[in-house]
Amino acid sequence: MKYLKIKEIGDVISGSTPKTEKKEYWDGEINWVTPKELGQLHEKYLTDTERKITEEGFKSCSTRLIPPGNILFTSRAPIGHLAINNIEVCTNQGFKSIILKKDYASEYVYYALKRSVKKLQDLGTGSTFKELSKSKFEEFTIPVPSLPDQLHIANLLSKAENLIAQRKESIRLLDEFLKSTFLEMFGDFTKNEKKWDKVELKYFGEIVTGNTPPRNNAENYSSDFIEWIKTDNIPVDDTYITKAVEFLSESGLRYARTVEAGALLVACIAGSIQSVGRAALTNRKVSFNQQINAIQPNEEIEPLYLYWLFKISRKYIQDAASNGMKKILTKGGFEKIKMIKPPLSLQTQFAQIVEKTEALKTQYQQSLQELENLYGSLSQKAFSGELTTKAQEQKVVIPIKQEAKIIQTELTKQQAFLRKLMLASHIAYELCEEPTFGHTKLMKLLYLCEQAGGMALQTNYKKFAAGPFDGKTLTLIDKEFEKNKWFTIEKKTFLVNDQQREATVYKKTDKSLLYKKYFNNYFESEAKTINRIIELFRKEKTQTAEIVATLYFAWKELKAEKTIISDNALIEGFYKFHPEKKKFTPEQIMTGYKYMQTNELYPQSV
DNA sequence: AAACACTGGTGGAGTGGCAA
DNA sequence: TTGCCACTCCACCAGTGTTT
Repeated sequence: MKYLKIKEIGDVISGSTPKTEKKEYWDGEINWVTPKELGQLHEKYLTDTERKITEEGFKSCSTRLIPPGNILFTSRAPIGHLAINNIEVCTNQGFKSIILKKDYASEYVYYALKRSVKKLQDLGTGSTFKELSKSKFEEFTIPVPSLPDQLHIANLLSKAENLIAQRKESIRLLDEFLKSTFLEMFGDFTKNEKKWDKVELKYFGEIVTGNTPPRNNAENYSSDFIEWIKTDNIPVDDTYITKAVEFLSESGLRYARTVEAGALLVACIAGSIQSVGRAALTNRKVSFNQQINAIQPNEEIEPLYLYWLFKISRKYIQDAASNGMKKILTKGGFEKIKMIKPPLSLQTQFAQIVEKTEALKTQYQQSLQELENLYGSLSQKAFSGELTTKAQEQKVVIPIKQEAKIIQTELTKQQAFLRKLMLASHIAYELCEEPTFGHTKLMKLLYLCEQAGGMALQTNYKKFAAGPFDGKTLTLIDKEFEKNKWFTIEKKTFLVNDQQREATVYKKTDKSLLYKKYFNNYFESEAKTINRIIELFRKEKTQTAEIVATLYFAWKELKAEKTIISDNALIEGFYKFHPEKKKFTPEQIMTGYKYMQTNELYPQSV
């Protein structure tokens, strides 16, 4: 591993801005980028620019074209935004871009610089604005291994980075989920389709406006007796207020207004209308300033419901604000805002969903934290030269794979199929010597394993006569079995009630066990569930598997519709599944139902 | 290339008038 | 006397363009 100066790996170039008052310089064909735009970029690559300049504009100033595949790095306002340009682009004067020599991979340099952003910021000079000079940037050194190792490191880091991005997306989706659950339960409240009571906010609880105890008496602020909340402490995304920066003393508290835990603090005076209506709950007693109105809910209001009500109707709340230089939601106006007030029991139900989702979110955030730590240590290793040999590569790859398991929803189709194939191999390997085992049982068990194991293998189960069935997958699985010689497949025909039926018989080969390694790798955490299901159905008739799988499907549908699970609802769902299902009696279905209950094999709650 | 200047946004807090 | 309201000023900061 060598250490090279930036100027040794490429040419550092600056940019410039064509005169903005000259119209003929703007709206041309040449991409032109500013630091602000790079800051808003949420990925590694720049693929377009907001502003374009003309050929004339380009010639009028000293900006230069950077060919695709190089590094854009901002040297001021602020220092440290970076990207790889996928397009030909020029920049304003806030950049020190690098046009790389051929032995250096842009992706690698990207990650190396990203890791050094803090150091580079510290190299900045100037009083009004920190700015990184060209010479300092050129002299800055980064570790540089051989080109293959550069690519290898960039590849690893980008994998880790993708996992982080996916995890963040999952967290965002949880919020989406809550939003849609709210709308589903309470409807679009501006239309009030569900005809709830719609009452003024003052009937939701006590409305309290905050204040600032006299500043000229230092004693009011002389000790940390109680937190004094400002609008800064009301986060955009979190449910609860953050820790206050300023505190009031006991004497300060005498002049102040307070609320208890469970109150909603709402920003009512703000610099811009966007901030008006921002709200968060308290989980402790606090005081707060006059920019904030609080609602201390009465016994008919669930705080979490109130929080989401505000979150969803932000725009409606903002409309109630006055139109002065500052947008103000006055106490009087605030109290008069009309909001829907559904029965407490429904609010509580919603609050429970919120709590569960939040718990999941906490888990996700922890996993995100772990991924970020992983990225940190990976990047630390990469740039200290520990990742350049094959041996160490494996050490690092393993944790990524384990983490990847958490994010099964993001499997590609091909990955999903591969997993399914391994699962099918395992089931077939275990059961192929049983006389009852064939196509139908394989499919039913695949279905049940996928469901009970909570795997998202993207199988497209449809309602077929014999239960949940995905014919395409089954054909593909058979094909792979034969191609790899993992199993031989024979068709046997026989007569049932004068009807010709076909049965599929799988037979092991000496290559059958080859699947095992993959299976163990993919289903480490689900293996227990899978084997339990296999043993459960080993000696059962295909018919039992069929009934259970169909019931499972119907059960899941009922849950999705939020219908209460009852004997009748299940039987009805079962028959609705397919006309052929009439061949089973309600007694048989109920036996299946009992079987599922005793064996704890049914859709679990969200 | 570096320093400087301008624009515009944002949040915090004080003030005076008014009404209960 | 107290609380409310509308407004104003202040401090600070990010971002950008121009001048030295």
